[in-house]
Amino acid sequence: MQAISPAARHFPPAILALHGPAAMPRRPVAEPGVRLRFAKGEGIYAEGDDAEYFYKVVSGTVRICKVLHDGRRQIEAFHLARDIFGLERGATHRFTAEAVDDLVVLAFRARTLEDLLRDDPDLGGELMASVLASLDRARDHLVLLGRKSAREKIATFLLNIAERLSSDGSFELPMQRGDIADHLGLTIETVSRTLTRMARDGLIGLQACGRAVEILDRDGLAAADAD
Amino acid sequence: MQAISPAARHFPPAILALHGPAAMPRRPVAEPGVRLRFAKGEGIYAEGDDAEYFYKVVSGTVRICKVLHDGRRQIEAFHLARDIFGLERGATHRFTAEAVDDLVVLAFRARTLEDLLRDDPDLGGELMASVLASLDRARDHLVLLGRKSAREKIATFLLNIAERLSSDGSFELPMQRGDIADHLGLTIETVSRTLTRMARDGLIGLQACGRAVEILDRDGLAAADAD
DNA sequence: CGGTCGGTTGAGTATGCTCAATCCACGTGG
DNA sequence: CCACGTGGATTGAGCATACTCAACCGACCG
Repeated sequence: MQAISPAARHFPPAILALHGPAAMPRRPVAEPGVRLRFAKGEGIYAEGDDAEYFYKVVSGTVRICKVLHDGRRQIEAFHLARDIFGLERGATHRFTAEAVDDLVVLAFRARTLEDLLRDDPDLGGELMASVLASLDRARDHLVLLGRKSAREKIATFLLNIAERLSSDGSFELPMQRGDIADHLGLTIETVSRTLTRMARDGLIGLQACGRAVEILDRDGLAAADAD
Repeated sequence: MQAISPAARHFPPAILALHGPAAMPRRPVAEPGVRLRFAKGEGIYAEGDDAEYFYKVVSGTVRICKVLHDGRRQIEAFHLARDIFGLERGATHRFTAEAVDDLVVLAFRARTLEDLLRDDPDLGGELMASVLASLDRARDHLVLLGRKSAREKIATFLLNIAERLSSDGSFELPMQRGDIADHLGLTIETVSRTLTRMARDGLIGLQACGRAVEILDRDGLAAADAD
């Protein structure tokens, strides 16, 4: 149990015990992976940790983020059910992963990429597809961060989340305003103002606490988006 | 010669001829790939084109970009010598690739990822590493776009470029101000002002035409950067 | 020599940020 | 049951960073 130190304070004892090598499967996907449970706010791994494992979300939401020296934070991505995260090029994690709400994941031993690909070409294909999917998302998000207005950012975000976790246009936001702000390169206040204005404009419905969102005018939202 | 249409106007006839299937190698890296030459400003592929080939830069610079309906542009990345680009998850390119300056690349037939990985595990490893490298860059760039000030963005950019194409701290910027602006989520004017101010502050040296840059105070630049 | 392209510089402005107050839901304890 | 405290969200007022619009400069080229 070495080198989990930077994040260790975030892990409950039961999880730390599971991170021992003996508890991990040798062949990642052929065997089911180890099921781990995290409470809201707990860390899965921290920047600088050894990248011994990668993960697949069973249920719940993960945020992948980096914090600058002065506290500014950027959330690179949110991962929802079935997403794979935590696979790294180097030996350590370059970002931090935390549970946004109650979370269940499967953990797989990463070993070296070469080993992974050689042992299981199918797994290689799945991992490659998942990494390319992450890259596609990151690229789209670059466009959003670099060139979209606050209103366009929120419109894109809502349509994206709706697509990922709702069949109709109604869903519960798993994350709070600060998380949305740090994902979109905005402040909490701007996120709040923009959402309430969209509600006033009849684009969306907002429930009491602000977490439940209903898309009332999909075309209007798509028009408020840029591309 | 189907489906290169959207970008066809950018390609000189010689290149279009080379894009015919007969001219392409069947095994991407074992065989050397087809050498292609592009003049400054020419397109390698456009958003929506079939992703038949991926590429490795021999010399020169490529920009990967997307343009919104109203003309706003985001440059996702610059690729320099030895970088691999153009590998996609789906069947089509989701961004546009253009030559920033005179460019030489090797083109490889992409086929399906599964085929690639099965035929040549070593290649699979190389591609996976390259995709993960792209992802790492994209992630760092997300942090820059979402949370850094103009000065921090320029500082990060200069240090990054210096590391990639100069052993000492002296190099020639391959791209013009507009490209830098669209890469960093700024305007031309802000890029120009920030660079001249950095020169006044003694952090960098700027030559006449503004392309030649010399890093005079690496620590100062690193301090101007955020993380 | 005029024209174009890329870059720089200046003046004024707008978008989104900062700081601050308020609100609301919820949980806890008297 | 109600008072209180807390965390998250909303709203308002003022401000700053980076944008817009515009002029100007210098190099290059036909």
